[in-house]
Amino acid sequence: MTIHDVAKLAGVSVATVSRVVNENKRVAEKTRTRVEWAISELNYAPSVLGRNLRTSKSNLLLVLLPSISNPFYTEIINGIEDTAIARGYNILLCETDSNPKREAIYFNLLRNRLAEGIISMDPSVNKNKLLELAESYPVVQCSEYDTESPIPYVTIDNEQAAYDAVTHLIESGHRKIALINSDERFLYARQRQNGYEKAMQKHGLPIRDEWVYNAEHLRFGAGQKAIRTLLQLHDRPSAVFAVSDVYAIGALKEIHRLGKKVPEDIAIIGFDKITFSDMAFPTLSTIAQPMYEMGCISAEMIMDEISGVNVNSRVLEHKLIKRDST
Amino acid sequence: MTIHDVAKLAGVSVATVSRVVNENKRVAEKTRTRVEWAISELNYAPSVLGRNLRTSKSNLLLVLLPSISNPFYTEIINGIEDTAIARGYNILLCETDSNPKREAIYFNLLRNRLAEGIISMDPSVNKNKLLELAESYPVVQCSEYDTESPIPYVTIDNEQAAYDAVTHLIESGHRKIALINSDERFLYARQRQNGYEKAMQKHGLPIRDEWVYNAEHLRFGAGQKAIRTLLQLHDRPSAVFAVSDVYAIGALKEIHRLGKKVPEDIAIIGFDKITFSDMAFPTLSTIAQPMYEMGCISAEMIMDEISGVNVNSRVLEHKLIKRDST
DNA sequence: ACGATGAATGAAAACGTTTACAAAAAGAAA
DNA sequence: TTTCTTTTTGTAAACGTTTTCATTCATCGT
Repeated sequence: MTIHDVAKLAGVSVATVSRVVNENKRVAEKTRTRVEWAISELNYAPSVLGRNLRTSKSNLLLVLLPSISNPFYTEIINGIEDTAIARGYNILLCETDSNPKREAIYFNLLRNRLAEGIISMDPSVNKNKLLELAESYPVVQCSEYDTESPIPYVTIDNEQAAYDAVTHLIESGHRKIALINSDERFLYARQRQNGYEKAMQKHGLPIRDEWVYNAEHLRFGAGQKAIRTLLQLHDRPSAVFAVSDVYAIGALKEIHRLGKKVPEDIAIIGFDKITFSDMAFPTLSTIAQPMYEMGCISAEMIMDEISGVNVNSRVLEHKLIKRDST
Repeated sequence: MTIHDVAKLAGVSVATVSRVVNENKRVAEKTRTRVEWAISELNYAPSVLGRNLRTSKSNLLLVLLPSISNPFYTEIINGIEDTAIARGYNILLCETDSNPKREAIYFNLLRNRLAEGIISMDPSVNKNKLLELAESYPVVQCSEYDTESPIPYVTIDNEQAAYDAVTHLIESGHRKIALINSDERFLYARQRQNGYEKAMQKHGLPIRDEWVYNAEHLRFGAGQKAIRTLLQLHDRPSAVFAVSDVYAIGALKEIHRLGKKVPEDIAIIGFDKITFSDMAFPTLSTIAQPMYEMGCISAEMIMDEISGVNVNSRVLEHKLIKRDST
């Protein structure tokens, strides 16, 4: 089952077999067919290990993400995968759970040359470690990025997108608008909060601390808890901007459970346009991110980087989707 | 950055460095510290490639799944990943899109010894190819399996589960019950249809061909389309059993859009208990599969197989979850 | 002081490829 | 035929590890 067995059976040298396998021109038709016969006879497939060791090419890409459960990431992954496969690469999906120990394992996979590059979507990744890694290996950031590092990224204009979302609420007549945000160590969280604040200020509306809620994890339950807190306030908001559809959908459900109506009693707008946002009741207004495209572009970028081509960061377009929840 | 560099810097042989790295007892304290110093000095990490070539161990598991977008799979993956990591393995997530060409690529990854085993969740996988692969390499099937092959699997009793779901509808007073099924080349689809038919027969209820709808893909839209078709029937069903929460949620949405009420006008029960099912309106009754556990067990099984331990197939418990849609 | 014992270390082979270089074979031109 | 090209093939080194076996070096009992 090694190249030697094939060579012996075909009565040629290993070099010739290797040439046949790698479709080198320099091999006579007659020998080629005999080798090909031997290969299929023995059901031989070259060892990636041996090959990689020699060529240091694994055709593997690392994709780092905090959690596979968030539909936002799955769409991006689809884009990455399609693009990578088209260029002969496969992806190694790595869920970090925002756990630095796991991150370290995956980083080593790159340093060990098991993979040729990393696409990082993990916001909580150790900035310095990533930067250090990027000095020696191809790294691309997707969605989440480090403002002052030179690592290329692909993202949207989070601040503007949040501004647009909140402006939409204001234009629908709302003046008391709450924010359900995620952890502020995420860059997107800070950027979207900025957008929220700018929109409010621009229209002369007050920002009240109690209207800004920070959720602890990215699950529906966090959205439910958030809205319960907000609805208990003495001075209740009439609309909510949630930085993730997941929060928004949780909120939607909870409001309904409490016997209130969306958008009459309280309006909600989310962020991401995950597929489920259209299945919620009522359908969720949201900011669409071009997730599939983000995946495609980051895959292109990392593969370009690997092959030595220079790449530039990209900021893609978002889009306001007006549906029934506002 | 190779073991040789470390050896030179530490003034020892490569063998000694290897021993230190692999935590072999047989190395004097003094040398050990010097080697460790050299390692951190050079920021050395052993090459997986070189190591694997020598030991033919990659500590990588292949996970084959048709689509990453289905939340059903993501939960299983969580289980696999946690278990694998705990035993020092990493997983290579492979989305096949039910494309035989992609499957072939991933199978080769195994034959190439890049991965040590496969957990296949892909129902449409080429049975013969998989069987052939299983003769030489560790393979485990999760959720979907081949009835007559000897490849071990972990699953639930789909027929019984479907039987339970339909019986629940019958006991709620329904007599005209439709089935939204997926493609019949999936084993689970056939098994659940059997369960549906058995339950109907058991209670002396008629099974009408037009009440059995086969969806073409596993997205919300397919559920919406299905229910539209069913509602247009002359003799309309009063309840629907969908073999996937995804269909059920699509149906729920569409019924609501058409101005009808669940469960008054039509009751719905799904399958899987994906996290969304609790966010739908109304909340979806469903059959809970122990997805996380299925993932854990299949990971244990494949790692056992790899280390030569004999494994047995497992059939896990399901559970009927009664919520507002029935 | 002297083997005998056991612990620590090193030299070198092996894993399965690719590829530079050398060698051989085949054709072409004389 | 002979010589020169060109094409095809083979040999062997290299990639970065692990591990067997041999060797060196302490330690200890006598």
